[in-house]
Amino acid sequence: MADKKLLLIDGNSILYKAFYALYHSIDRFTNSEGLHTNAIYGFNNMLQTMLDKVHPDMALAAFDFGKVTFRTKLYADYKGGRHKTPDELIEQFDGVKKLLSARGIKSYELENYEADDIIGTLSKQAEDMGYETTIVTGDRDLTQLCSDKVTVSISKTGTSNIVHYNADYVMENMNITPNQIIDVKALQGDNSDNYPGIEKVGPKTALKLINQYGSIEKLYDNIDEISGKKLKEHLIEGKKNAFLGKKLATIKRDAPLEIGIEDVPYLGDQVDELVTFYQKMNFRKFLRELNSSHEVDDSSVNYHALSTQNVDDLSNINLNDCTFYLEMDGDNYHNAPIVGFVLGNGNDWYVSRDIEMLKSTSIKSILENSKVTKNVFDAKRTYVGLNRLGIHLKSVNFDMLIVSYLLDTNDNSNDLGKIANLHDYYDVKSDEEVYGKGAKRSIPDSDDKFFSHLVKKAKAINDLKVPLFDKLKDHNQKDLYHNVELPVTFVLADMEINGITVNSEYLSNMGSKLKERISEIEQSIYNMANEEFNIGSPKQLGVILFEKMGLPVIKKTKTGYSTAVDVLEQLAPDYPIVQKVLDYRQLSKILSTYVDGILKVVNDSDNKVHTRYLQTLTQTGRLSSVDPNLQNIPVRTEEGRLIRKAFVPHKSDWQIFSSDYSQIELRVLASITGDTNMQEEFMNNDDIHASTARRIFGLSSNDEVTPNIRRQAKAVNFGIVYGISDFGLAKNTGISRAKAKEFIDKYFAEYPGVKKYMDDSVEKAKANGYVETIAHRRRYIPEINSKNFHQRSFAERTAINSPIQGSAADIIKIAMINMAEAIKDMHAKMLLQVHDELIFEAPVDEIPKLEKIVPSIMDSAVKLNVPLKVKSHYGKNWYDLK
DNA sequence: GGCATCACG
DNA sequence: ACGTACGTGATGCCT
Repeated sequence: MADKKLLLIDGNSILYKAFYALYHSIDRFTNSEGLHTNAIYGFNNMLQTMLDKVHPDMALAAFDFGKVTFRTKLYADYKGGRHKTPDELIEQFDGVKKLLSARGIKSYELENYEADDIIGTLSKQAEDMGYETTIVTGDRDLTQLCSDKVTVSISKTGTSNIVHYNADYVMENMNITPNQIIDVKALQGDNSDNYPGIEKVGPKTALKLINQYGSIEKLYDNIDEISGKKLKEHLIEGKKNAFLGKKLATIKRDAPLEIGIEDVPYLGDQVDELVTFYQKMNFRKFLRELNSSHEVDDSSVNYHALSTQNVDDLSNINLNDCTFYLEMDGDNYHNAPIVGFVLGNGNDWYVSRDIEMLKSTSIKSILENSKVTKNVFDAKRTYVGLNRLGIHLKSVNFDMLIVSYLLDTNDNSNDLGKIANLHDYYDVKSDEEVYGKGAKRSIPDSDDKFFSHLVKKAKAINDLKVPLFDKLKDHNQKDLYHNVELPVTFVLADMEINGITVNSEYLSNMGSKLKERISEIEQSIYNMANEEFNIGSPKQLGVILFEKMGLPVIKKTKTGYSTAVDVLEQLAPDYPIVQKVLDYRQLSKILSTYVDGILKVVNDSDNKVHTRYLQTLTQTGRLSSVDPNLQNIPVRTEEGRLIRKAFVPHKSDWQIFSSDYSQIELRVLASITGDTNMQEEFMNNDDIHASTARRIFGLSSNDEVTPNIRRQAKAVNFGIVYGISDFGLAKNTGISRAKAKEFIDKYFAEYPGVKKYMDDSVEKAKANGYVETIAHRRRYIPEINSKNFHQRSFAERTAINSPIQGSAADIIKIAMINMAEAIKDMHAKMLLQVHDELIFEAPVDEIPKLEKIVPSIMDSAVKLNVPLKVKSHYGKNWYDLK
């Protein structure tokens, strides 16, 4: 039989670690009574990790009793000079003991002793009794307790990074036995415990000496042998300190405990107690986990496995409003295998793996019936999936994914089970739990397991429909949902399905040419550096440039020298190799991301790419685009822009047509701030950046606005939208910080409405916890009240920027819905959306009509207090737009 | 899987 | 005094 297992927790140490690991978000961890909970939260994460790893039979958490211990009697300054424990942490000690109790683990402390000594004593007992012991702590000193039966797990940073020490590990890494760690520490002293050790002896010398002599006793027996004169003097002078250090560093293994191993069985979670505790602490994540791990009802649910025999039964049940869920094995619904589905009305659920069943008249007619409303999770995925089977989903009412996203953009998981949990619905697991993750993911062979999961998903959709719709109403978001997000999801689906044609041959040619040029540049870099290295590795490049070649270091990153563009551009004029590196970077980016990257995802059967627009991801309401990302195709440099020639209409004589909003975010700003000066400028169709330049530079209407000052004013306008700071503006434009501040002050004086809007936005966020767009899209900003300057500043900028960026996103989504309707009888197709731009393909003879209707639909999508302006271009591909 | 870099609005 | 522009995705390196 395997040895029994004991888990010993260094309570104080772990709580400290957890407190500082989550210190950055301390303000997000408070319960309803206003007590901080970050350390308890982190502690519980750590505890869970250890429980999962160890599966103990016995467990104990040891705590320090107080400041006075036998060590302070030996040495009054022991642990002197430490900072006072923060109040925010002190208030969490009681809580963590309650947590431990609820998790079935006893806490223990002993007068005159530290937690270490309790752990030392129990681990000794355990060793004698043949237990396998794991000690979890943040304090390296405990490694002295290692043996082949005792592992010491030390948490490094955060609450998840843990290193496990055993006797072998210590021997391998330090070439000493765990016991000798005490002697090393006695020589080197301990700053945090505040005892000195030997002068001028640090970790290296201490380790060397103990390696050589085995212990401080033997060292002093042979003190005459010491070669270094100074070292010898210091050792002799510090002899008393060394032996005192040894006493202090030695963890007791015979403390007079009132308890023994047999008294500390690990009882496991006391579920009721734990639920109450988590609720009190407001730990929603742990509540959810508890619910799924203790789920009693893991059994199957009632359902009908569909077959040709019972498919006609569907006509006997009431399906005026039904729930439908289509399962695929993979994220990319354009090609992922469709592996099952479930259809039902809340009482009866019909489920199957057989996709052919979907095409049967009884089911197809339901899905395509516009009088039968459907409730789904991710309508776009469902619509595209069914479209692949020739089924045209109609009349979706409730899309759980979108509604959940609108309620809180932070809840942007794409997993039904996880989202259901967020809304306090627990009777459904996440796909990861049922199917596994990564390479291990697989759809279960067991029908019952698979069908039960599908039915539980459908039930979750069904059961959450009313509560989520209610919340939507509370948020005043019904209009946003029914008239914007839900309709636009089908517009996006059609765009994705249509796809955009790619000239692969052109891309391949471009690729070969790029490869040649890149290898030429590579060679000349190697020549200049006099060696070959990986130019793509910032680390290796940094060594070559800043160490070997001695270039001045301008900026550093967390991990080493920065080699980012702005740094390299400063160096390029003086060092030819740097320009070569910049060229290399630019061309390899184009090659790997755009040439090879796009070619990889071109569909063989239609020579098109079918992106997926993620509708429930961004915090602002914008879309994002993946597989491939068609919203960041190069345009700013000519080299990169050539990529656009590869995007062509699907028929050779058609055209690409594009319309984009001019300065939509500034127009939104002018409208929602109500600033009359800015509004007037837009109303007069002025050049806004020039007008801003006149104002902040104090020019009269006759003075010429030079390109240079216009550029600076443009930067200020951008900055305003982002929630400007003088530092940020200075950094971005290269002007001095003082000058930047001057500009900003002048800007606010000239556009007082903008200043007022900014202050109001921050106030609103503070008062409500969120800010809103013109269509009531909401973004919660909890960090707005943070005590941390950085977090709070970031939150304030977010409060300013989100309504602007988000309102612009609202506007173009509305335009897209109207646009799809307007062109539905034309041949033209809407292909892409790039935040402020819509791209179409159309036969030449439809271009004049598009030129008329696209701008007019876009500029009338939403009525602002200023006009919206739209510019159009067209040509034979995405590059040649005129 | 985190980090640095760089592509877009 | 703090240490900063807002929103994204893909790639290659490296632990």
